[in-house]
Amino acid sequence: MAEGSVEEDTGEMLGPTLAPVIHTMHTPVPSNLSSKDEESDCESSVGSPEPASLAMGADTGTDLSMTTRNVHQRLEAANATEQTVSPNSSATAHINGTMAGLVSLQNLQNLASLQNLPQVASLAAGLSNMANLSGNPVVNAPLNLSVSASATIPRSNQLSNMQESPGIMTNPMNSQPPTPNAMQPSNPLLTPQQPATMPQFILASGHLVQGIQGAQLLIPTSQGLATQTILTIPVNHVNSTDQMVNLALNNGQVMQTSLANLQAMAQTNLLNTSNTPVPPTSNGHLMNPATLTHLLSNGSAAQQLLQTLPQMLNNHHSNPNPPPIMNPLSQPLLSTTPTSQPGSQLRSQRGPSPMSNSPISAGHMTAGPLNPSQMNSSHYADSKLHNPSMPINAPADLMNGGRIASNGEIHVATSHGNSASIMKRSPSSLSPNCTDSSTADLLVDSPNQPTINQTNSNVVDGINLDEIKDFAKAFKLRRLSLGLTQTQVGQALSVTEGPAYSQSAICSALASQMFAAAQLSTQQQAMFEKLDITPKSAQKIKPVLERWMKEAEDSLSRYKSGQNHLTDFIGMEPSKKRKRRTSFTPQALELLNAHFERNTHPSGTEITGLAHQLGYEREVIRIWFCNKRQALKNTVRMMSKGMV
Amino acid sequence: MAEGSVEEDTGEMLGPTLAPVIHTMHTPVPSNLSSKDEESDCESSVGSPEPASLAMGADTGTDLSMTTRNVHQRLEAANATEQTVSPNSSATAHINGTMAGLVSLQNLQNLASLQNLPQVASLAAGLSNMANLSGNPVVNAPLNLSVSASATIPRSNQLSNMQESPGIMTNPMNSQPPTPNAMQPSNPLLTPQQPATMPQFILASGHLVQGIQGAQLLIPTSQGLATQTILTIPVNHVNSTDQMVNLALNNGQVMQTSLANLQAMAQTNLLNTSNTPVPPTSNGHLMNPATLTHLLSNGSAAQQLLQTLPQMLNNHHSNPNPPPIMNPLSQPLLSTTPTSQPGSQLRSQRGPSPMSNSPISAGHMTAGPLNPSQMNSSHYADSKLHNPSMPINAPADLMNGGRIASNGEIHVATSHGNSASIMKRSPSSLSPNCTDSSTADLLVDSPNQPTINQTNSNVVDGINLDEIKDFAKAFKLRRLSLGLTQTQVGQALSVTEGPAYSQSAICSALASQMFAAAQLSTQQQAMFEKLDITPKSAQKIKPVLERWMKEAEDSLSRYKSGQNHLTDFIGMEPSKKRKRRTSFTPQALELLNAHFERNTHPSGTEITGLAHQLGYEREVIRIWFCNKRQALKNTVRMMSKGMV
DNA sequence: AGCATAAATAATAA
DNA sequence: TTATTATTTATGCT
Repeated sequence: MAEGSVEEDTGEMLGPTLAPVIHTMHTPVPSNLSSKDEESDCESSVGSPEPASLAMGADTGTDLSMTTRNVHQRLEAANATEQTVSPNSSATAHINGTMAGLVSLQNLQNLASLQNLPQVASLAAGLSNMANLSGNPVVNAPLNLSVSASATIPRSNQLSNMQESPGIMTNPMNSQPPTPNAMQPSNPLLTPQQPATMPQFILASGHLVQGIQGAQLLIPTSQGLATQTILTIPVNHVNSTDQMVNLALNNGQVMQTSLANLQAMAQTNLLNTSNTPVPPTSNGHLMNPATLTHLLSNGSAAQQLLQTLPQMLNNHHSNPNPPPIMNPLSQPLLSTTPTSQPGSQLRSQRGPSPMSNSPISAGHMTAGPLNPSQMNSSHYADSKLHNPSMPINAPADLMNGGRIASNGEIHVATSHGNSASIMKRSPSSLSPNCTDSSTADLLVDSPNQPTINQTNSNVVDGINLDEIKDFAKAFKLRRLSLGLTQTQVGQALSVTEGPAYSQSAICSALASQMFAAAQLSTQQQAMFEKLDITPKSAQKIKPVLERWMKEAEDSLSRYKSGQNHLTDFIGMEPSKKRKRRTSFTPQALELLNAHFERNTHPSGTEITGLAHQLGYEREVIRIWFCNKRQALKNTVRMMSKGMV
Repeated sequence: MAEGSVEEDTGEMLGPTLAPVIHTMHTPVPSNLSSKDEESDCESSVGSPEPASLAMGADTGTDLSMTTRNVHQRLEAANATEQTVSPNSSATAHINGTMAGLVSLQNLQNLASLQNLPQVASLAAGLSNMANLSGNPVVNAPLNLSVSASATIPRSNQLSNMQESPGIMTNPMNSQPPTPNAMQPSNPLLTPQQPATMPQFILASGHLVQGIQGAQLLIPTSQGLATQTILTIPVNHVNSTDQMVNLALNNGQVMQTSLANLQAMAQTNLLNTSNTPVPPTSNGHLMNPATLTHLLSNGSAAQQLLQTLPQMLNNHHSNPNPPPIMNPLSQPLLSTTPTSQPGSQLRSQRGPSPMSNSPISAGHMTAGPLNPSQMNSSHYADSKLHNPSMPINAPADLMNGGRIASNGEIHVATSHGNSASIMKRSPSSLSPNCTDSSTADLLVDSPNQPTINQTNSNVVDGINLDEIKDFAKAFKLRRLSLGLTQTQVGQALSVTEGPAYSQSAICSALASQMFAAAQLSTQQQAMFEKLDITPKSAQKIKPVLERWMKEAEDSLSRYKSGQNHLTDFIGMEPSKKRKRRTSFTPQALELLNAHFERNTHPSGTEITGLAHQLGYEREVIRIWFCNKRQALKNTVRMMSKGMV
């Protein structure tokens, strides 16, 4: 992404300046939503709004589609200040988690697709609201998707997160008129502090927590391509323009309702589930990554997972160091930025040696991060992150620098010595206090800032590398456990945080670096120094990712605990799921094969031409060639090896 | 490739003139390699030359890659005169088939990748040598990639194909100093006769057989576009500059050795495999296409296939008409042109009706050669081709016209009545004597000669059509079995034979013709008449194609037998457009990462050094660093954000 | 029930 | 930032 570009600049610039604004946003009770309950979310609605800022990412634009995944965007902790964080947060988190779980995949996709569409953005916002709602007391009650058109029901504070009409951003807290551009691509950097961007609000939701998670609805927006955009629809009722949305049920059915209805529903749910403080224990926990992954991978596994999670979570609790682990999101917000350094150092100190131990293997690993074995090993990270015992939020703190010192995540990073041995680590290895480096003020850095050393010596001093490595690992594990794809995460982040988070970026940032770090071990510092990256930038990213991840996870867990399987409604599979397998006619295949023989790598123009000629979508044709090449390659490979 | 450019001109001009030269090349025992064993390649090198005429198609130039397909191109029977076809051919074919199968995909890819790197080319060459070696008696022995630097070992004649250092083209046979430009894009047409161009030598290898086939090396020549040219590298040892090449083992490891070593290895292998006449039955046979396809489709199936084939082959032998079937290539050369008519007519006579029966289906078939059903049906062709009963080689003969009448292959083409009903035909349907038309003298015809009728009435008189059709089918099947695309074949041929063999030429000549023929049935003549190809051209091309294919197959079989998976080495596609994505070996990555850790911004000198050391292009290395830095930056960025 | 392959994700070269 | 390559998943058919 354009790094510094707009986002960073604004972020940095605004950071301080905007802070006040943000405050405003947060503080106000949502006009539409009454922010009554708080507990679940303590995060209450974050006023995140500012569509523009939220839009950030602009759209990378591609959409994702697919599987079961939950993604929560939780950019920055930003301003928690005004809001009161309640202990209940755990419950909230719980709910959110659940919800998120349901929603995720599709949500992400939706988000991605939405990017370009303002409406989508709003939807996303709305969804996030719903998610937030889940955090409310009445959590346990299953959400009824049956829509009844109660536009707004401010039962709980959680409702504070409003769904905004596409064009309209309404932050319950924030009375400011929403900017229609929630999705704007141009606003890459949404610093939490920036008042205007939607993402921020969402972040703000940091404490809102439910934000995205609520029930995510997939709203297919067809944009350029035959894309289906999935949106998570926020519970809020909005001031808003009531829009019709399609809800994709997991059963494959699609419902259409207005946003208002959805919001109402969401609210209702919130009340049911959120109001009654869900036992924290059940909420915030993470499942064993391995398990999760497993479950997630299988569509049907979801159910099992949900049922299983609680236990798993409990078990995790019992794990050593549970309390220390903080919710990344909340933590940072709560307490603080500065603290991070110490933590980071801790890691870094450890990190180097472990890393160095298996540089080569690590390198190989990088190639195949997803290996089951690897995944499993990574769980430790997850467990750490989700430690239930942690106080969830510190809304007030969020308002500080505008950036939440994310934190929990730090855990992950922190806890492990060198993440290099992802597979190797055990949960017990977690470091109780993981105050990581992340503390640095997010807003502070500007793009292209000087060396890492400057900002945080620790970062440079190998510590960062380790952290990075650990973080990358943990992040990946968590991501996977949620069933999210890089693309989804990227899209989600782009929506909330701005366009900088592309699939590639995430991949390279996490995977590549991870490995690099592993390999570098001690020389890390040198690397960093040479790198263009400013420490601040690095610091900023991590918290964002962690926050986001945590939210997603919390949502999932909540959802689960709630037992309400919104799943059906929610996006688990949202709308589209997998594209229907195309069946090519013999004639079409004939032509395609002829082309393929002539040219295995047709140009875009050629592909388009073929698509048009044959009456298939361009993408279908493109993929056909991809697969054909792959098949040829495989064939050759086999031939060469085995035949005779 | 640049077609005409240097090569063509020379080619054509030289054609007649050079002929002697070529002979020379062929006849002489490879300086490096001793052309002792012959058996594997009875086909000896065919001298086919006249690139220009052959070229026909010019090059469409795109590449393809993909799946399982067998395509036999069997253009024209052209000249069988000089060469003696030995019955053994079947055995040879068998072997070839196997080898070919193994190599294809990867080969193609490798080639593609190699394009830019001279070294690669050399590797490819080395590989081809290796592959070639497999054809040798001691075939069964697994090839040891472990390189020992024996530069040249002329044990067997087969070795005649020298590996040439990238820049150097050395034909074993040909004492002439190799031209350094083996890879040169500009030398598209390398007529066999042309002394200077590598390709020609390679062709010359025709009788060398191993030449191209041995191991096919893809020599990526980047031309205008980011084209990768695939070259089959001849086994020969060369005068050559010894170059270092990286061998990618299937196990993922990469070896680096000099070409000389590779050659030596190849030779050794040849000796092992080739020297001891492998029982023809096991060697030359083809598997039932259906079976093959099946096996191929499944990666694991390969092994089974290998084991199964022998039996299959044997069974085929028992099939009716086994003996008659001749290797298309060798046949023409060997015995004769004229004879072809009868055979062809037989087929044609039958053919039409069968063809007409299912024109449409045939059409479909063409489109999806890979379809299992189709593949299955096609087996007849293979079985025919590989008739085990045939005497495998006529080493001595090879030296003759310089072209080996390869042999077994003819079977395929000839044996079947109309190949049109590929699916329908049963082995029994094979016609016993298939003397094809191919005999005509390759050198003779000039491009754009008038109708087929003119040159050879017989050719015209349906006979040729049948043959062509059969040949086309057989060739296609074989081509597909190797996983090669027409483009690839064209590129490979352009390198070895000169620029005349464009994908389109091949396509039109083979595939198109084939299909057309099938559909035309009776109207075949009309089709042919309409074709741009002159009978002579067709005749010329056919042998060339057969030779090439045989070599490729032999290489593959050898390779396979050797167990050495050259695959990795071989490249694949050409295309232009974007440069082909480079695939770094783990070793290379290790080294690169080590450097990166040390210095993220290596100097130009360092980059050059690394490139040289690793055998990649400098630019590739440079870019790697760019990407690596970017990845690191991204990582850091993300970390920073997400971190606590 | 298994296979062929379209669709989708992850990694990474260009 | 794009696009291509590798892998993986899972659908549609037989």
